[in-house]
Amino acid sequence: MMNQKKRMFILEAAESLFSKFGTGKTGVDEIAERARVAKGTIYNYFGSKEGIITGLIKDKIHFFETSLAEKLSSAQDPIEKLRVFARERLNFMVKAPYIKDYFAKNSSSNETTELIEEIDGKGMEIITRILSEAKDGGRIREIDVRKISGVLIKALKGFEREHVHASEEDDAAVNSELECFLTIVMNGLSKELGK
Amino acid sequence: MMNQKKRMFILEAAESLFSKFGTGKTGVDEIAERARVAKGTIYNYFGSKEGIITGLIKDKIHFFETSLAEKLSSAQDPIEKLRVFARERLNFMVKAPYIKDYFAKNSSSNETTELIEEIDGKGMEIITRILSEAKDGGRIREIDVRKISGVLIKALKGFEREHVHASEEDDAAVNSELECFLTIVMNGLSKELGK
Amino acid sequence: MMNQKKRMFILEAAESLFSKFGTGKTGVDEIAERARVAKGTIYNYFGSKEGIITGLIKDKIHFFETSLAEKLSSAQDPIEKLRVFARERLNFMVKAPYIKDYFAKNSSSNETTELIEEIDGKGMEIITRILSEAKDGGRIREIDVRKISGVLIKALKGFEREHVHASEEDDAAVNSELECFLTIVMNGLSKELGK
Amino acid sequence: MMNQKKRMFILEAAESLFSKFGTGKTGVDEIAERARVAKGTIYNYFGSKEGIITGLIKDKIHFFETSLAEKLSSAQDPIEKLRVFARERLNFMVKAPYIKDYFAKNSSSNETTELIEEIDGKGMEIITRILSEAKDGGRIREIDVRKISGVLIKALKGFEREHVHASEEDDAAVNSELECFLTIVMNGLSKELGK
DNA sequence: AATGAATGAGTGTTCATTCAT
DNA sequence: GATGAATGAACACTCATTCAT
Repeated sequence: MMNQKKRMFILEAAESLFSKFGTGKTGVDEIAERARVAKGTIYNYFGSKEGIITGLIKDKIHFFETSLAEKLSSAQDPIEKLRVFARERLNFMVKAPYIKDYFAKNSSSNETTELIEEIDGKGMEIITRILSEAKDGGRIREIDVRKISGVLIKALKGFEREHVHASEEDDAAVNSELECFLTIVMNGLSKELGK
Repeated sequence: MMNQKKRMFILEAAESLFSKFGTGKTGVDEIAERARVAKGTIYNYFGSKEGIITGLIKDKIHFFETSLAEKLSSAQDPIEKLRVFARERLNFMVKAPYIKDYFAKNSSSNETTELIEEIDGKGMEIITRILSEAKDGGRIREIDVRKISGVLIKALKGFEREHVHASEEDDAAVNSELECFLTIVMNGLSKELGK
Repeated sequence: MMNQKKRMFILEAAESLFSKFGTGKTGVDEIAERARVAKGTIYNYFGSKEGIITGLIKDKIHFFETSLAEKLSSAQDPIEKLRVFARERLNFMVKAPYIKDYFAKNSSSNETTELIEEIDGKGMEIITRILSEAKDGGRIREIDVRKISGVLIKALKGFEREHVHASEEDDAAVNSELECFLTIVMNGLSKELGK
Repeated sequence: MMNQKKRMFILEAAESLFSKFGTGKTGVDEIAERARVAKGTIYNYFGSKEGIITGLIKDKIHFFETSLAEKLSSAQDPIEKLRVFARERLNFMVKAPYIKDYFAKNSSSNETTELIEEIDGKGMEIITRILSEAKDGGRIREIDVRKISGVLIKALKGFEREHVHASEEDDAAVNSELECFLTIVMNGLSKELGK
């Protein structure tokens, strides 16, 4: 219903502005202007400014999940899978800084909480699956897989922030740090070592 | 300069309100009212709303550093020191949620970037010192200490967010996860294991 | 011209919504939805929102006049006729609160003024006829029938307002007051009394 | 507190615009412009658009009551008093058409209902007192004074409406009709006549 | 230095009307 | 004729900042 192309125009305009200025400092007027669309049209499609934001985020999450699943399926080693997941998630979050932005502003709202839980929950499931696989394959010690998943998800988040306007060098640096982090963690989880 | 007591009143009012409602939803009027001070006075002391926020954050960081140094000095084991650092930093960030709040909203501003770098830089120095000590003591493998410090600082950040209005149980859970995380990392860094 | 049935659907939807929410708080979209008709169609039939309102009011007035004429013809006594007229008009206005609503909001518009004059003018004619009959029959003193008609029409209006969502008790109370009022007026007009 | 003169400027600007265009079609911006005051100032004084309206109406009612009391005290005859009351109230309502305007728009709101009850309640008290006096003085028959008061208040309302932009001739005409009405009613209430 | 009234640019949202299909 | 997506002017309200006292 309505025009899917126009919907995309609006979302693209919104994304570009949100990325540059944040959701708070971007006005609906500006989105309308950039999308070459009347302000009312935006309200026809999304109902409210919050509607634009959550619509955009949902779209992005959906796309991310699809593309992630694909990439994960072509990685065979569990360690490689973890690496893929971490890298892709990091990339996603860095390229969609408005997500953090929005979550920070609305940490009490319901819709927001649901979205966070959706993202993190799915992330945890993926990590859990990977770790289980690794455990079954004898790559890591016997551990409380669910707990470790929560720990990893949290730690990975730490790499996401900042660098909204990161240069490519910055990106490379963070990726290298991520690599280093994963190595340490896999070391820490590897079989032979006791606590 | 001016009245230090009044400055503190304002900062205390601001902190209490920022913690409850976030910096965005707290107005200068409300701060003035709670501090029993005229709005103009706040501008005399801090120049702008952003001035209040950064002033508050700087104060908090200063206090945190002092108190952290003290606690660190009474821990002998480097592992224990790392634990202390992580726990204290986590605690600090959870109790001053407006810091993240402010950083999320202004990730492009200059003053903000400087503040982040100040905080993280000092954190890195501390970790670097701890890791060097551990390396010298033979507790961990030969590593690029600076790089690992950057990695750890980032990973620790991931535990900070969420739970602005966390219950005590939540706090306990996060602390337990943090403990778990540190164990894994220390494992991963321990001498005997090569990659 | 066009489809009379569709016209009625629209008018019925409008009436029901206007009665519940007033003309100001009822949107054309809502009317369209309730009438199961496209918004554009409404504009084809009525040209504007004001067009819907005046169209509806005109229809209602027409219907009221027909039904009133019938009821008047079956009342023989002029006093009874006056009573019937007053009661019916009151009822009509209470059941079509959007009429007052519209008049109050647009008291300067031209179309509105015409409508008021149309309604009141016809009412005056009726009262004039009744009073003339009463005068000829010797029921009331010699008077300036036209002037008194204007006076009565105005006074009757005072009973109309309020109680948009009146309970039945309220209705009964107002009717009793109306009765009382008519008695006083008929007394005041009765032959034997001089001023 | 604040500046009473400025408050009056705003109220005067609002009144003049409300009278001409109605409360609905007058924007706060226009009021601010006419009062040569910033929009924010209006909100400092009145808090909301509704605040302006009710503030204005309350002021007007207060002034009306004071001036009415004075005029009533200088009329000795109860009939004269009734005449004074009716004339003054009519005048007041005609000169403050925004009152009706506002009541029509908000017939369900609480504040509005209270205001109406305040006005009408005080009107009824006054009429009741006048009628009691008249009854005691033998000028009118034994009657249910309270009920008749309600009847009269309602009937008088009928004369109030319309004529927002009334010419002086219109005013004169309405006043003459009012006179006529009062005569009839006093006739109708006079002692000798039974029903 | 302290006050708090005044300011006005900025914001999200509504809704009658238009018009291409 | 019928449709409903598109339009954009209008609107009430907020709040960081200024400045006369």
